[in-house]
Amino acid sequence: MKEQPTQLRLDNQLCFSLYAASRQVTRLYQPLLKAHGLTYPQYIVLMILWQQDGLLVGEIGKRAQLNSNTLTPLLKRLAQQDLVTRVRSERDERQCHIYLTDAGKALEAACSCIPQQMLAQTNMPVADLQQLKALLDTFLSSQLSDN
Amino acid sequence: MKEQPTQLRLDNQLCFSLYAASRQVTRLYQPLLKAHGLTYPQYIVLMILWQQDGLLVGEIGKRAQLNSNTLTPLLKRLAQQDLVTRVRSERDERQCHIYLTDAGKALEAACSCIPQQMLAQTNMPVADLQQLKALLDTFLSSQLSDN
DNA sequence: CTAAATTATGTCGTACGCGATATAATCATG
DNA sequence: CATGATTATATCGCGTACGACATAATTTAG
Repeated sequence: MKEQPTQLRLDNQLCFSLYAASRQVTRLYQPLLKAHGLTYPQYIVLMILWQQDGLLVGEIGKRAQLNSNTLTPLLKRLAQQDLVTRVRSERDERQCHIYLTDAGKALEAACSCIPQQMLAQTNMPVADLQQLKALLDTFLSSQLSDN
Repeated sequence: MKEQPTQLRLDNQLCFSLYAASRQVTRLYQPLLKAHGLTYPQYIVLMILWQQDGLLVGEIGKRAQLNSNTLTPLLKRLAQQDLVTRVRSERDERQCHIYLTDAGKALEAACSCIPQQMLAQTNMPVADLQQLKALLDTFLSSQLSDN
């Protein structure tokens, strides 16, 4: 152990807590999602499509905050599992609509208990969880980014 | 758009905010760390070693919450960059101590301004950031996990 | 003492993330 | 109406994450 600038200590860093918490959540989801053959990012994309079907790849990307370099392979894997179909737009051949298949639609009901199951894995009061989410959303929109 | 259980809506999910915020932070770190040839997980490992040098792979793993399947290749890349050396323990040949090289030690000073630079990229009050970290740490320790 | 259990690290396979770049379609402008 | 700019998606490369398994060293029990 040594004297050291306080700010470089890992246990003082918000960013590390964020990084650790995010991975822990993904690990907690994993057994619940594996039962349906899904990963967490795949589940996110499906939640987006359950809310609005037939979106373009780019629209899904905006909502999930993922680009085509991540989404294209992910969507192909969902298509391989017959959960979605990829349909080129007729107006604009560059665009690609993503539609849920019947199996993809049916998965929504099967996944409806997952939020409850996740919630059951913490003993933190719901009010605190809501405040945490509110702070995270403020943090997300407080970034002074260039683009 | 359709009627839907509120809990399956992405914009209502703490877990997604966490996932998005974590990735955004990593993206914000990237240009700062790239200047030193580092990724964010590599920077985490170095911060751990700056605090205490010569740790075992497993000790680093406990602090970073990463296993050997992630750490071993990462440490090899740090060794390739001459930032750390890997030394087998003489008492127990299974163990592997990780020591900073002079270059690895020198990086600490070079990185000392990074926390400030990260902080400068948000306009969120410091008190809110502290509260966010406190809630995240509570969340992290509130998981009723099996292991 | 020795075989079985445990432990520390490493390897493998799959799926992200994301910067950089490619490709092809559409748009804009002269 | 041609051609350069823009846009949507895809591909490539590298570095994580992480479950499952491998390997080798140490410990534990009988």
